Amino acid sequence: MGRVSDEKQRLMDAVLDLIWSGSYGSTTIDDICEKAGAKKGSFYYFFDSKAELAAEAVEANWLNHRAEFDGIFSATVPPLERLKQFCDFTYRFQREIKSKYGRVLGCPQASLGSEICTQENVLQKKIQEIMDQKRKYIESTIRDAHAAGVIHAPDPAAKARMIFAYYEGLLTQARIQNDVEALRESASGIFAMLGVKDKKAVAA
Amino acid sequence: MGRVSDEKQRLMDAVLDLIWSGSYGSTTIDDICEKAGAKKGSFYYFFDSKAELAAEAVEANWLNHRAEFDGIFSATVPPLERLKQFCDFTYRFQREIKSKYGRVLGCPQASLGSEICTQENVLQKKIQEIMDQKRKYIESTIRDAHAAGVIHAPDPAAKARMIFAYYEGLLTQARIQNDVEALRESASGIFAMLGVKDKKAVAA
DNA sequence: ATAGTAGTTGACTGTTTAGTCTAGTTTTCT
DNA sequence: AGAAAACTAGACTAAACAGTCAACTACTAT
Repeated sequence: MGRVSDEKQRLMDAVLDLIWSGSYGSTTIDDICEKAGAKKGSFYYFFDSKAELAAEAVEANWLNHRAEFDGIFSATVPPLERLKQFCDFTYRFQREIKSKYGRVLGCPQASLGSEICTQENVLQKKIQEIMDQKRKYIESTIRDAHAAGVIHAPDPAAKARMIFAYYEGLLTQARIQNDVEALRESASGIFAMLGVKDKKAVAA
Repeated sequence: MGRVSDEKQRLMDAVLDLIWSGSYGSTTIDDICEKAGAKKGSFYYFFDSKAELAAEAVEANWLNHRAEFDGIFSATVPPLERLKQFCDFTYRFQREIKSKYGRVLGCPQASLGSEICTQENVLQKKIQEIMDQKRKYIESTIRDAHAAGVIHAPDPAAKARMIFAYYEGLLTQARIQNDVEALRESASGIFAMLGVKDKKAVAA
């Protein structure tokens, strides 16, 4: 009972947008409220602090994106093609962001995580969890590829860490340089790390 | 003429330390002054803003570190061994940082760059310059390795971008997870990207 | 229809912050 | 020694900021 509203959701949308297009530190509670069209009182009705809002927002956002990942990494798709699709998706997504915001914004978890990891413990834990999950998509793909005999990867977890670091590193470079083209090379880099020879076969 | 002091240098040291162990946004001018043992008046005597101080500090710090890089990437060392040494150095360095600060802090340029790139234009330009220079060390090493016939890399610039993204990505992961061990795999990842087979030969 | 619950408002407080300004001090050069 | 340059001190202002509160409004379940 009682009235209902979408103000909580609007606050969560606003904080993500501001952090991603700027930074955590440059985002004030007043900014968030203004962007969400909410008043301070509402903010503190729903959340105790900026960190708590950010943690909830990051979590909710990830749950939304996970559906997309599940599609890309579907077990019905040949493993190496999953990786290719993942790279293509990332490129298209960042391109879209750039045309919308005028900037390449990279990976929200990585920029936020790197910024706050020494200061906001709860938020940092949440981000680490999400990144672990992201990495798992890659890990299971590699395991499948190894099982299918298309690559040699006796330690899928290690290979996944490697590829994930490369993938995130590319996104960070893309953000800093505001250049989406750096992302076009991602698939070929990943395949080089996996020791894939016949790259044309994957694209087909 | 007039008196001399090291307060400018102390301010530059302080700002780097605070940004690296925390973040740009969480570092206030008061914090910087306190850490440097300086007063506000001195700060504004030397610098116009936090961004300007940070830009000068980042630049000066890089000039210091460059000597170390020049040694590691000396043309007298076989190319693949340079890369190995580079990885080893990074691991040792981050280990030392962790024992000093209790945290892995990763790459100062990457975290700062990712945080401020949409907001502080001058600082962002400076960081991009430094990262370009870092990448050049790798690029020329790859060119040498290709010329020596130890790897096949007809496009050294592209390969360098790839390796640099991976290297920076690993450092970011290490910072977020506060885990230096992730960095132990860096050399093997780089060699995988370069298609090096006989990795034992490099280590020797 | 109404009572109770969920959500909203905006003015208010106190603190932190950036940035200024003037009067000082220390050094170097001649 | 004395002038001028280079630097330091710290009190001050104004703005930005986080966080509080009591009164108010809208909804919903019974």
